[in-house]
Amino acid sequence: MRCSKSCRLRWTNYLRPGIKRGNFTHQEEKLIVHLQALLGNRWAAIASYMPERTDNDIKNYWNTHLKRKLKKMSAAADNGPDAAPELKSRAITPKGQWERRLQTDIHTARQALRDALSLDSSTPTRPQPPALVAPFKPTYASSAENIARLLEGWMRPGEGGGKASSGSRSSASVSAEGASASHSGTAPTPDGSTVTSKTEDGRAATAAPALSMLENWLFDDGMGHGGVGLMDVPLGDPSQFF
DNA sequence: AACCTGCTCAACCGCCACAAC
DNA sequence: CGTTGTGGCGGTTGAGCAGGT
Repeated sequence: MRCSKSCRLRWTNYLRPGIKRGNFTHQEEKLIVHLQALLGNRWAAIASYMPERTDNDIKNYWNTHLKRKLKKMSAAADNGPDAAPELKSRAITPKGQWERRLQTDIHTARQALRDALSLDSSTPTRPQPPALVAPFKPTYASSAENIARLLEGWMRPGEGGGKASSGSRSSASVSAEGASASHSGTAPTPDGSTVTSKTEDGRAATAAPALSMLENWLFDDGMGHGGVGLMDVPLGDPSQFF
């Protein structure tokens, strides 16, 4: 009564030895949020950084817990009595706007990463008009490696750290959606320094740091493992990755 | 005890890419 | 080069459960 597909699913998501089920740690939560921001809903790619977790598990956890948690946090940021001025300003903004802003922040982070990864390319560096730039499609191997570097020090020892998912086609490309959109890469850092990155016309763009509740949540003890946190890496300076 | 509601998570579905023919 | 089979993925569903009324 079972097809091969169904059996495979059962094996990979349930029977396979070495998988951990339930009880996501705070650390794992944050890693998922980070990776989701970087990779989008590419659960298989995200799961490749968490060998003990299945993509289905991570997807479920995102859909049932984290989505709601982030939503709650955004609501708290809107209404919190002792919210920071930045948050207070958000409180008077319609929720939809805040969500759009969050999306913009995520897009910005992705763009910065994309910029960083693009240095992998051996293609000529001659600048091209944005409209003529081919969609960015790095191989997963290269992107996984680079993302693993971003995650160095963030993950606990022994948690993998760049296990490339071999032969995973869907994982093979970090999405280039929105790659042609106008973009300026800025990202806040935990220490409050301003991150600068290039806009599409090559000019440097800067932005004052503004930590949201969500960002604070991501930054707090997640970086407390003595290593360099993901967000400690100035995304706007991709040259240091390589 | 019966009913309702919300949550969790394994399983299903449709789509896509690739290999074999 | 087109067709078919298969594997892998992300999105979605629904059965089962717990807690509340």
